[in-house]
Amino acid sequence: MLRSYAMTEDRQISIALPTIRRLPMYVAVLEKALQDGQTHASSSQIAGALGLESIQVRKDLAAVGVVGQPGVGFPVGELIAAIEKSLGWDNASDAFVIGAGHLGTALAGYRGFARYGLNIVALFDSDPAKVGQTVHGKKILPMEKFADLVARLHVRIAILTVPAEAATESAALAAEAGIKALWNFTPTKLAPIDGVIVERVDLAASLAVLSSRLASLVGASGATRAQAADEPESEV
Amino acid sequence: MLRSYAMTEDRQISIALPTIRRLPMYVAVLEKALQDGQTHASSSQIAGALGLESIQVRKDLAAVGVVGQPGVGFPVGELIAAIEKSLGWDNASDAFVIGAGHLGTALAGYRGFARYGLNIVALFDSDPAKVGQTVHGKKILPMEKFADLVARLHVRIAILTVPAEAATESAALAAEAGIKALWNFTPTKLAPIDGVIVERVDLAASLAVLSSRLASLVGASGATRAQAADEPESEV
DNA sequence: TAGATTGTTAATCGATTAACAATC
DNA sequence: TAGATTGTTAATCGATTAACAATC
Repeated sequence: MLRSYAMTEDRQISIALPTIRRLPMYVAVLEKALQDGQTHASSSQIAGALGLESIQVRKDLAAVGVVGQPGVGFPVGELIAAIEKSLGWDNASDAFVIGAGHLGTALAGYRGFARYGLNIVALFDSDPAKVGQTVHGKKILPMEKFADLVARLHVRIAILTVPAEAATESAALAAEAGIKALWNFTPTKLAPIDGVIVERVDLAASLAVLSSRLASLVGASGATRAQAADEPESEV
Repeated sequence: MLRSYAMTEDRQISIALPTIRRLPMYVAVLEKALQDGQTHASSSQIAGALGLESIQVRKDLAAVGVVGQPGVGFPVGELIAAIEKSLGWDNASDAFVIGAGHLGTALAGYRGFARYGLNIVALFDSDPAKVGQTVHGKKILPMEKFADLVARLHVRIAILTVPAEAATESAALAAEAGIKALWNFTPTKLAPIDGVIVERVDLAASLAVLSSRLASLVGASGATRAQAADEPESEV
């Protein structure tokens, strides 16, 4: 199933995944427009700011359910609200970080998530040396307390930043505790877990795109890294 | 242009972007097979391990240029080598991190990148308080030295982990210095830069998928966060 | 030989893009 | 009214999936 379903008043509408992935960009552009005092923005204006085609913007915004005004454009404020509702960003969700390593603490300290309706409440780690510390005003708690706190605070989202080897076990533990959505930052591709949404940030896939394009660049120009290495080495 | 070109012996072949993004998963599965002593792996075996269809695996592997043996499968070692070559992971590339904040230092400390042919050499930051420090055995250097070191060490890849406001300026500086590929971890969507490949890790897009699916889940079940909030608050 | 699995060719599916009448 | 822009309907494009003959 490649579609996401969202409730809009009475009827349930589905939004294509590529559209959902573009929605945050629209929010960013529309907020800038709002700051500039614009009440309306046209599809071509939005498209221009993002390097897209206006027809794609119109199709995407139609999926969100907002109607524009021919000759005028789309109402900026209404559009932002509609997108945020589609994404579930209209009311904030609490989240726990599992794995208080470098990445986990980096994410816990990122203030930008508030904009996306994500509120990181605490971090969990199985390392006693880390437990008790506070990072960015958030406590690192022992894994033993995870399940209890998920239940007591009704936390639905867990951000997985444990080492690759621990990913499967941590995911099972999170599911057991009642976590509904896992944001997986580990390089481990988790097997599907019943009743749990898993979204993976796949750095290897992203790097694969970057490095393959870079490799093809080198291949096309004829230059190779080996040639560049002819020159004397310098220390940093 | 949505295709990446790679040189394979004489002819230039193009690999579809969705295929490229799946290649790292194949490498992971194939390495496990290699450790188990398998010389060959069938498309259905690989597909099963990743939750894909065997026909998709066969199509992807065909794109990489390796031929399988009917009734037997694909040669594991040869396949790994061919994928790594397609991705440019066969010879390591040096990279600089721009922005020695939490995310930058987290990435600099991630040992898994070595597997992807990525070697982070040093970090750069404009904050004098950070300059001179060493994180994970890598020095934090002043931005002023960036251009010179890119040239002297022939570094082609920069990993951008500066605050959103600094992204555009840092990207321009990197391009000016001769960087060929930017791995952009900031929430800023950069305008195209001539001669520079930009690959973005778009956390907002990823979170949008997660949260919209979570929101639709809530909508479908009828449960809302407001109802859950009826119960007494507990402190962490 | 029989069974398993590949690789090719065709069908399907879904997303993007184009064209243009409707409308502010 | 004239100009701008929407939203709909159709065309295109590319990726996934299906079917099956070829082959080890």
